[in-house]
Amino acid sequence: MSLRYAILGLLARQPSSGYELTRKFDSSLRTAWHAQHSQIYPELAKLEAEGLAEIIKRGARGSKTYGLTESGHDALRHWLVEVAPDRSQRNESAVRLFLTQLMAPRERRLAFERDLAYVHQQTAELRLIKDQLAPDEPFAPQVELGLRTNAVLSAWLQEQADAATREGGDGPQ
Amino acid sequence: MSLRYAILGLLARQPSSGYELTRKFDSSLRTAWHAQHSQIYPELAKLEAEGLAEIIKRGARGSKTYGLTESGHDALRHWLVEVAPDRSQRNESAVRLFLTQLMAPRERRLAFERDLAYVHQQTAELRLIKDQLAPDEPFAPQVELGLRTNAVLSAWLQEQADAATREGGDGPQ
DNA sequence: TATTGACATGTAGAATCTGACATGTCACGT
DNA sequence: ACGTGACATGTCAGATTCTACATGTCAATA
Repeated sequence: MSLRYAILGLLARQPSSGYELTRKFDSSLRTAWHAQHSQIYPELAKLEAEGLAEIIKRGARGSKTYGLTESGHDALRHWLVEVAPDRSQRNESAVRLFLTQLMAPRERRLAFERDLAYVHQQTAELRLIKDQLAPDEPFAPQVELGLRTNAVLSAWLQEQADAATREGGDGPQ
Repeated sequence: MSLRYAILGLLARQPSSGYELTRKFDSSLRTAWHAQHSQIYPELAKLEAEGLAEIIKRGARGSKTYGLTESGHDALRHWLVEVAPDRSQRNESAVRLFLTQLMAPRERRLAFERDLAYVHQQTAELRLIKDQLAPDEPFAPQVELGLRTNAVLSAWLQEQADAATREGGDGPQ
């Protein structure tokens, strides 16, 4: 049921259309939850049918902006406060890190470097977001957490890439 | 297809029964991928039918220990080296962190403290694993990464809990 | 010897998610 | 006037995953 509450949460922060939600799942929420538009539109329809969300504006090109109803806010608050978190995760990159030792040193080094490039790019995006943050932005701590986590990951990946090089996956490129 | 490769990877590290795999998904792999036994047994049967895994031992209580075949190793190596990683994640706890600002300071503080307790417990488990690690254990760096990530998370959660307390979620308990 | 709990494997139906298909609007540049 | 690309919403078949049901073994202990 996380998709439902992720959507309710985004709508609580800012009324949005399905299209806008899709982009948010792809940007700000990308490290937390993944969803395609083909999942988002039906869920919005269900949320509306159940009285948790409502269309508050119809714009150009048939766009529909949804906001939370009273009971939508209640449902979200209840989930956040009363429901025990599900700690299980699905993270393919983590599975790969777990299995890297099964690769030969050379392939391992390339895998670490590929991840390193990804983390660097993510870090750059986060820095951009951080610099553009309004001073009162309540979202600032989350950006900071992302940056700190990326710093740790980046250092670790670099160490592992170096170790793989020493082990025989040597040479530039 | 990550489940398939997670299983192939675990079997490459160590031939196992479905029951043992289930426990590994619940312990060492818990921060990377989640799967129930009801998913694992059918997948093992498929793997065997496709010639990627084979039963290498039948033990007590009808247990079947699977190992990888030649083509199982090939399939895993191909996936690790050639297939582009899927970076999308599903992590309910991260969704909750993203939405904590929607809670009142008091509830927010409690949520942070609940997470803090969980991270502390995870850290204790990792430390235990680290202390029991054989000196040549190739899995040591992954344990180290877990510890470093947990340290960052722990510090951040403590800061946020303190901030929530200052904002009005005060008082012990 | 009866019970309990960990060990061990499986299936079925429902819910969730993916990838592809389908349709149409609107602004901008050529 | 035409094409292109971003905007915008939807559906559907097939794959993946979850919850619950179902069955049986074996060791320890009361």
